[in-house]
Amino acid sequence: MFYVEVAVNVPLNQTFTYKCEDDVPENQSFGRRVEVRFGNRKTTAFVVSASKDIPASCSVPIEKIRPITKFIDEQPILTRELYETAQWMSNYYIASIGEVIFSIIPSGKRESGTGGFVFAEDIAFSEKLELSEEQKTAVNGILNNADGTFFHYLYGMTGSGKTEVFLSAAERIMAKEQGVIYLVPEIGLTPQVVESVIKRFGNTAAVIHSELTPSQRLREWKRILSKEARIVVGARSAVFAPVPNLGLIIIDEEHDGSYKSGSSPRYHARQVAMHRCTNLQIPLVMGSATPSVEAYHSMQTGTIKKHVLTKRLAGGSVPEISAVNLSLEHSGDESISPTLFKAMQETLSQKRQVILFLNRRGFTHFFRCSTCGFEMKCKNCSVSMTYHKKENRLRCHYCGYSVSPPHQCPSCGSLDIGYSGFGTEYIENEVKAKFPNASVIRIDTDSLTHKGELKEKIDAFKQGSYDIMLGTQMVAKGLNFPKLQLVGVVLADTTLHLPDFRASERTFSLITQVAGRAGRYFPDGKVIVQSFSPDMPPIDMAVHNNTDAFYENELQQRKVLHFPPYSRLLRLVFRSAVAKAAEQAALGAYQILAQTRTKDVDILGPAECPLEMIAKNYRYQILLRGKAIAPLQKMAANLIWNYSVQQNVYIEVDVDPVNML
DNA sequence: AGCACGCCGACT
DNA sequence: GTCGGCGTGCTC
Repeated sequence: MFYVEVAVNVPLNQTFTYKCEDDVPENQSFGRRVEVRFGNRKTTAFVVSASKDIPASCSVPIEKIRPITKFIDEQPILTRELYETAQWMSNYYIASIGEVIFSIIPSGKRESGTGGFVFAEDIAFSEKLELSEEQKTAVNGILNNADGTFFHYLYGMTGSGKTEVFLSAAERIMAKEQGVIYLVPEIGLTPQVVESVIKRFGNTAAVIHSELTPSQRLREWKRILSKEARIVVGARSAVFAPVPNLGLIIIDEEHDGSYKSGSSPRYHARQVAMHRCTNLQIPLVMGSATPSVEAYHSMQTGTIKKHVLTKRLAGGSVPEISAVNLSLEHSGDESISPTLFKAMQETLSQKRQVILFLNRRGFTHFFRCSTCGFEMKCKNCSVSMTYHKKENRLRCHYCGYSVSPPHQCPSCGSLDIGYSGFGTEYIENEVKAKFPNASVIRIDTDSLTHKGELKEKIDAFKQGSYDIMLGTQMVAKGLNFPKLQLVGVVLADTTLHLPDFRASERTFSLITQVAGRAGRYFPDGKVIVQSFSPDMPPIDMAVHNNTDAFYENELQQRKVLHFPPYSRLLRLVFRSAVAKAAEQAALGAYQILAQTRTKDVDILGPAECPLEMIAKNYRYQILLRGKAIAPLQKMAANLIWNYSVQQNVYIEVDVDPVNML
């Protein structure tokens, strides 16, 4: 008989002591899941330590220690290395150890027979491309850590051959019998990368999609543990892949916001990767044409070693990119300027394809009173509602609530009401009217009904079944369409006006990414960016490809305003269906924070969040800002683990927040 | 987070 | 007289 400490999926930052009376050896219990009676229910727990004696941390009398009901796994599914990472995450992101462990390990009870990835024997292995001198230098630089640098960045425009550098580096690591993790933003949208990894590494690859069921995930997890799969491709959560003898982590499109988790623990895959790589003393290589401002700054200070790819490889050229000033060219409620219209006509007459790209948020077709300025907002959330012509209803993009559009202003009674801004549906009608002979496909979250539809639509467009594609941000990632010639960004300045200090960065990276990709697969690609303020730095610099100038300018702004990377942030959100309760919880939290505040820490707020209500929840926030992150974490941890609020109030902790809305 | 215990209002 | 609201407290 021996005692074990187990982690349970509850928001309590502690482990619980149980006794094991099975004939399981004490040294073979770590990392295995067990079933335990916890309170009056039974639940799953992870064994995180075992010993003959009662652990000192156990504050309960011996007779209250219960036995483990049973072991679920024959073999451990949590490794020592990942447990250490989980402990680090628990401290860094201020989440309980149980929550962290349960969020990183697949929840499948038993593994399913059919895996997510099936290796087809008829598949042709890709030919290895001969690397350019620049690429060879980059591969060598990444793998040579003689100078003690483990963080690397492959910085170069789209089409400069980053993927091939990643694959070559991976291959060399695998040749040493080590494993690799290859992170991509959203697996469905980067089929090229997934395909090339599968072609190159065959069934030694594991692909973790978002569409895998929990049991399929568990199966992939075990394939990785058993070394059957040694290179793992996947989105954010793949950073936790339990690769034995891990030798390299790759983060493609490092700037992408999807690497930050939107729910607790709100981890950033880049941060987790940095931790694992430092621990294991192995290289981490990130890559993008538009690094996050933080990463760019780290390259300047030397924390991250920069490797530049300057040459566009065969088949790609810099697309012709130009801006249209809508203040001069805008007429009525039309969203397609004469310049864009003409370019579309030309492209279509050559039997080539067009993509019109729009931003969703704040740029949709919303109801507005021309007399008093009243805007129709969702009664559950605080966002403007979007008009959907097909169903003739106004719909909220956060919670899905809908109403039929009023005939007069609900506020002042005026009949002079209308819809301003242009959403995908609206543009679809305008395009159909202007190009009656062209076939149009629209891709946005609303128009997708079943799983896999996105891929089907993208494939259909690739095959040439459509002339024009209309889409939101989601189509910006995979623009490798051989017949594509023209990309139109319908209104570039919409993301710019969001109340978020990263608005400029996002706008810049969006335009640059779209432009870079457009020119990649066809030499005569053309990009037209429409904007009411084309002279604003992020738009102007993206259009003129002044990448470094943009970062210099942006860093200067951040420095003046004390925002990251010149400061660190920690955000606390207090939400409740009862406005007063949320506000009071925030005020109470402020009192505690003010008492525990250390010098060099600013407490901003409490204030309403920019989106003051989401899904019927009122939201207040407090921002902690300081030079270093540790003092902020200490204050927040003290608050989270000791401050009890009414049970209808929820506190969200976001360390290094990316989304400030 | 769950889940029970516990103490006050509207129903058979 | 009971069903059920959600405040408070605990989980080895």
